[in-house]
Amino acid sequence: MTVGIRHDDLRRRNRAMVIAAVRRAGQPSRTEIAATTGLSHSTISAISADLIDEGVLAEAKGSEAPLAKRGRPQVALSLAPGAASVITVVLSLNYLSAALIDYAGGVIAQEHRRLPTLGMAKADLLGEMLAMVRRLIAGQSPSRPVMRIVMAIQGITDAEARTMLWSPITAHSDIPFAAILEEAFGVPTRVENDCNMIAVALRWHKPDRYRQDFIAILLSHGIGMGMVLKGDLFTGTQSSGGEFGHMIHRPDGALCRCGRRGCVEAYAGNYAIWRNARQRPEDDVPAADISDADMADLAARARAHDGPEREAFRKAGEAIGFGLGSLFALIDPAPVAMVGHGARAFDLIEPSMREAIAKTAGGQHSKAISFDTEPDETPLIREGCAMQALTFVDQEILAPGLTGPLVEGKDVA
Amino acid sequence: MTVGIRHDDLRRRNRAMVIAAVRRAGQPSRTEIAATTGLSHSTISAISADLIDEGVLAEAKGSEAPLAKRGRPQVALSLAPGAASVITVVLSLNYLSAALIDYAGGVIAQEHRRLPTLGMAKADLLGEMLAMVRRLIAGQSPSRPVMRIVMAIQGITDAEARTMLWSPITAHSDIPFAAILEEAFGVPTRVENDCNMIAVALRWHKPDRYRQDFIAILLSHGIGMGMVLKGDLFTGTQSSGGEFGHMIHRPDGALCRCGRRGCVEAYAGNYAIWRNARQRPEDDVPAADISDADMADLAARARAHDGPEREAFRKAGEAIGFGLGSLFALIDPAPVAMVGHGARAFDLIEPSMREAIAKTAGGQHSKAISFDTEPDETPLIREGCAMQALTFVDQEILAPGLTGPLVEGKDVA
DNA sequence: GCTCTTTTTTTCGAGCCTCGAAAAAATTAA
DNA sequence: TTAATTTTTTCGAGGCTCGAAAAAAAGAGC
Repeated sequence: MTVGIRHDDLRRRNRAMVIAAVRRAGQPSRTEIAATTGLSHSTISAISADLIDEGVLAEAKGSEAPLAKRGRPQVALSLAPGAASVITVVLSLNYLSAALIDYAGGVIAQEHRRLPTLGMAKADLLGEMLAMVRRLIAGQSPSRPVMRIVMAIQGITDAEARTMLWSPITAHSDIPFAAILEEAFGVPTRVENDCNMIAVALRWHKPDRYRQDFIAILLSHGIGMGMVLKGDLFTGTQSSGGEFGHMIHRPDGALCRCGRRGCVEAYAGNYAIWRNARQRPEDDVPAADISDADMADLAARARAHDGPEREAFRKAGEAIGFGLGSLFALIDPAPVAMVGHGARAFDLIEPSMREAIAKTAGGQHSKAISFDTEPDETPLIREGCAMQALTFVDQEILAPGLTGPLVEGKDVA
Repeated sequence: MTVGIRHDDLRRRNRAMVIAAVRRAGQPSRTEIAATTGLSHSTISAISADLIDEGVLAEAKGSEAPLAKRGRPQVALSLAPGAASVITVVLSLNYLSAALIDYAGGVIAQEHRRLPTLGMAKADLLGEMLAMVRRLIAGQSPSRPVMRIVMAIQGITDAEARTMLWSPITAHSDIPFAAILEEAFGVPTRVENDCNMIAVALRWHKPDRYRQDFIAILLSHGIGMGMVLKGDLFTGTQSSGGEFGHMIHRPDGALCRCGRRGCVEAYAGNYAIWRNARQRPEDDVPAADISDADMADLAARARAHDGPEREAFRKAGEAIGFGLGSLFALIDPAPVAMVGHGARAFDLIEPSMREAIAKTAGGQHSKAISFDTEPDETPLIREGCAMQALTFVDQEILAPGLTGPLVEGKDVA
């Protein structure tokens, strides 16, 4: 059951609340923080004084417009970039990247490289990743310790975010990335699903549109989803969950990359669109990878004339539409972000998708369903990882510290 | 954003925690409460003394087995039945019932009656309901005020649990039941989906099996679902949500009672099984109601020989199986309770259901999927309403009270 | 039957935390 | 230069939880 609130938890939580308010608002004054948190001015004053002493927050002097108003001017508070740093690692099909991020969310350094992930030995893949992270940590001054690593991977992770259970980008499965990275660098680590990180990023990036409830669908070689419900990132009971692409569109239907039949992805993934456009049978083994250029080419031909290419995109839209209809039957309609290179062809899939949604129970509030496209997923995944990592630092490391957070951080590392 | 914790919230929350611990454990001693809540013995002692003074808790003397142990014997605490009372109202197809429940969860009085809900005028339906509730309240001593009403209805309610948006049991829609009952009796009221209340009841009833994550599927005229994820009742973003029965099984498939095509319910609801068993076309208009006896008859014939009846149940299992497969793709596998009269035919639907699940991505952890049947849904719905209502009383009414909860309750009423 | 041991519950003072009110600080308007 | 205004800090009051010690209420042993 939920545990009672101890007296010392109170300060810890309110400290975390103040840090969160600053992270969200950017450069709020103490008065603004008091307003958003509902705490009294005296409390905010005390807590922010502590946090400034500890080097977590800083008074952002002279940066903001003076905003000539009568009365004592507000002093903007901001996160001290040097309070900590985190590392993000993103592993996708044939692509590995990592970045070192300061406490305020700024990128200190980053690296990326193309790798043949599908064919690589496990040890080589891990070696490349560990070397990249090691280089980033080496370039870091010891006064700003790395306090968290968040890795995003295209694939399914366990609910505790410690292990990649399965991924389409490699033949290997059950790789305990979190344990491996913790072993190597002594830094608390999580492995997350890439689409979940996209959802986290969208909330920070466009809080007006993506706030309490929304869905991010990644249209790429496969179909992924990240979802925020009631303000919280949705995850499965035992894994990262949200495998929208593997909901069943047509029982016993087209062959999916996962080996089963009739999944949404088997109609809407790049390989499925490719297969249909080429008028190959539905149980043809999915192609391993199709370049963005080839997909753009397909889309161009679909736009040019009514033929098998256009029909392939129509079928993709239909599969996504019925899938969304089933999803909306469960969670009700919510704003949708179509993310990734496939979103560039959204004009081709939208009509049949909307038609399909209208045929479902979830389509009844169809006015609440709005679509937006984000063609480039890579920066979103990194941002999501960064915010996820920094939020952990905020809540778990900085807040409970009595002797100062940095000391504790060093102990861990 | 989340609001900061004020100093006075602390006591309120910890009081609520103690009450919740007593409600869950039944008759715990102060020491047990201290252990489960993590609060100190002194705090538990102070809080429980207050709550006993206020008449919320009572020392349950001599009731429990003395349990001959060395040392001062533990004093069992229990909820004082007279601290408050709540009313439950359950409205299903052709059936209305209501009950008066004491603070400890015991039934003080109840009433039920059969009504032709499908054909009734809205005013008559409301009149019957209000009269029934009025009689229950009239029989109640004023020292034990009714502090909450929770109504369960077969159908969709809004996310705030105030209005029935749509229901298969009546032609009328958008009935603001909560406002109507609050207007009539001055008691805070919620309208909930019946399957959601079943899920709430199962968690209290069989906490070993139904704890953090589980699914309750109601097999009846239609197909309903209640789901608990990560310990919380799952609801939609704008409505009660969880309309499993209206996920799409076969695009453009059989005609559903909701007017659309291909829903799970259009294959697995009583009317769908009936339609298939009679070998009627799939777009035949769904029958309004089919008696339990008729369905039992169909099941008997299906068990007796391989014919259209058996095929009808097979198709129902297939629809539920693929539906669960899609659901599991989103949330991962979880224990399932098959509830309602239709669960008596679970032997007929289970084989094709498991076969279908095995064909889906969600079926990969199929060992984690276990099924249980609860043939009688009516008492579960009432229990769920009662626990929902009492939990609200615990958290919102009793906890913040300074002058004692009953005074506040009277003010409200 | 009396004392000792054990376990539960209560009491009491210490230490924090938040709050409101008042004071101090920092700026514009007149 | 003074007054007005707004933000931030200071300070004492009141509450809450905690740990330690005391009190209470039984069984165990002789």
